[in-house]
Amino acid sequence: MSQTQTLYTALTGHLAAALDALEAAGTLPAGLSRAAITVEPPRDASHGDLATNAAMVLAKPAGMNPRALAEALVAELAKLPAVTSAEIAGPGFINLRLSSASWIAELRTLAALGADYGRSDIGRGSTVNVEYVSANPTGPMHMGHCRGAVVGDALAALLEFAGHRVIREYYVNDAGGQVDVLARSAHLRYREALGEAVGDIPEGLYPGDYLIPVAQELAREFGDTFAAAPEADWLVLFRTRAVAAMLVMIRDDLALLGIRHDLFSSEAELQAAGKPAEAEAWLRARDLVYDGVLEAPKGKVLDDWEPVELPLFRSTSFGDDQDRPIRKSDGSWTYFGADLAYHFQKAQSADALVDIWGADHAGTVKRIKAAVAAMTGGEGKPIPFEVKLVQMVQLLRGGDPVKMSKRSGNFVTLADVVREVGKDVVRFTMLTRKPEAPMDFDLAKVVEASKDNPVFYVQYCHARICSMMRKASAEGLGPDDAELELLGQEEIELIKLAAQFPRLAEAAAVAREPHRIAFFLHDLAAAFHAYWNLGNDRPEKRFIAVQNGKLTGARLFLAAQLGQIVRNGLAVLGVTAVEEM
RNA sequence: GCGCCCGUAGCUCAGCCGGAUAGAGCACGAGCCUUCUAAGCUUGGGGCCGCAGGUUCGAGUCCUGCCGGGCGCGCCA
Repeated sequence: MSQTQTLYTALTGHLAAALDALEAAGTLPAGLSRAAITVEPPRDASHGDLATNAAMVLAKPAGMNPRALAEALVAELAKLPAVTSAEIAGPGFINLRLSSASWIAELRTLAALGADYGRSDIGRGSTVNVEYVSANPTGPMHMGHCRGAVVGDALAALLEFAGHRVIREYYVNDAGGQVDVLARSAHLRYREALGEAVGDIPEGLYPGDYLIPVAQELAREFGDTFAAAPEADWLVLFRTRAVAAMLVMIRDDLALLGIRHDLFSSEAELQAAGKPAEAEAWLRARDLVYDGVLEAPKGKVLDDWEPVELPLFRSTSFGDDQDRPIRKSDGSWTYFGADLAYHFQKAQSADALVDIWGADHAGTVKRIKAAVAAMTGGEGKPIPFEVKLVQMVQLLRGGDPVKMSKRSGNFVTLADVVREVGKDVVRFTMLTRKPEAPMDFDLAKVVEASKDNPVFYVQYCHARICSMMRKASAEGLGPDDAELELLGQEEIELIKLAAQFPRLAEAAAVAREPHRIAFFLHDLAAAFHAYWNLGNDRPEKRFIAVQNGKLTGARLFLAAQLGQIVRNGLAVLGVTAVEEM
């Protein structure tokens, strides 16, 4: 255990032990919350390698002077072999400097852990259900779905990396009016396949060509049985077949991005199993659903709006602006009514829920959070549930917007984009911006091979390390950890940056922000490239220094470990670590 | 009218759920390139962190109210 413990984990433990010692000595009152204590590198590296705010955080609840507490803590921390200096600064920070030996030891830890460096158990095996994509099964995936797909998938991997069990789930909206429209659209294509001249696809039906194959299949199987039949005879059959075909397409599209869900949950099956009705009964029994009349919607004039009594969920009791109907006036379930039951079902098999939604659904976050709180908070604390909103992506080419029109079916499909620029470019680029900020995706810029392009920059870092290893190998050289003490200050600085990966991965998982991994990799690549460039003017700083085989071995060992971190980070992001470019 | 998100250097954006003198790239200025891959490198200037209050040892970060932009508002999905 201690041999494979990373430096930050060890120091966090040492700090806790130091605080324990102060408690035992009676210097510090026992039982104070340490939740706000951090150990992290200071922004300004001149302050030291690590800083902790422990004295400032604990001073007030302990009723102590921060500097007096800091002095006591410094006395404890200075005893640690890894700590070469511990100083009090500013309002009560404790700045620590660590020995070169401890950084070199961290490099060995990195090598020992390999692909597991950065992995943690902060999730303690608890299960998180991540629902993402959940695009309507009415056509192929388009770019509007792409960002949420990538963010959700990377988040799922990140949570696994942090020790959670993860269920990757896709909610199939196969019960609403949109799939009836799909069935009618398929029926039209079916008549077309039978030889009928159907002309232009009417307004209100899906115009895309992608329904032609499933319609042809129906024509082969059933002949003209349903050509003139009333809708009631074929609607369910056509809907079922068309939805199934759309899901095959969607899975293929997702596979292009390297995404595979564990579970596809069907809204229709949920309804057939009576889950929404169960939920309604449960909520009615607690007076959380009642029959009431909604006010007319604001800000928009609806000519067909009329007040009518509907079963309403008391979402206002949980912070929503309005109570929300769970069934329509014809008795069928609203999207929300089914979604409520669906989230209750998900909560049965997970310890926490995360939904990744497009920003256009932001208006429904409050009601679903209200519903989850109501349905899972019955016997104590509600299940942790977060909705991550992913903002729009504007598709550009060379700075000009790419025209898209849903109406004509002329949208840019995800498959088109992945085929044009590649999976790795799509995934990495989608993760180089925090998801709640809008993003431009320029088809021309994202494939540029220059340092302005973060995808290229990070992959080039890995490729450059691999290339160097091949070259060294050809000269009979290779990584060697026998004399890592030969590494100088510039190399130690690289280790310091690399050593932040584990705590950064933990923080990213806790915050549910996979993009932090992408930014870290970019920083690491920048540091590596900068170190590499030292060799341009100073040949003695080159990795392969023929005059000193032992030093070369140590530097190659360092480079190999940096490459390992890039691989680990890219693996979380689902991006290939290429070996040459 | 209401809700959510965003507002940080001329531009594109980071900023680790409150920490010390706010960072990176582009663009701009200066100097470098017959290479362990210059697909560049080094270096310099450039900021009332939208505005105004509040919370506290400490605010770009949290709260309130404005301003500006984006996305939404339904018995749709």
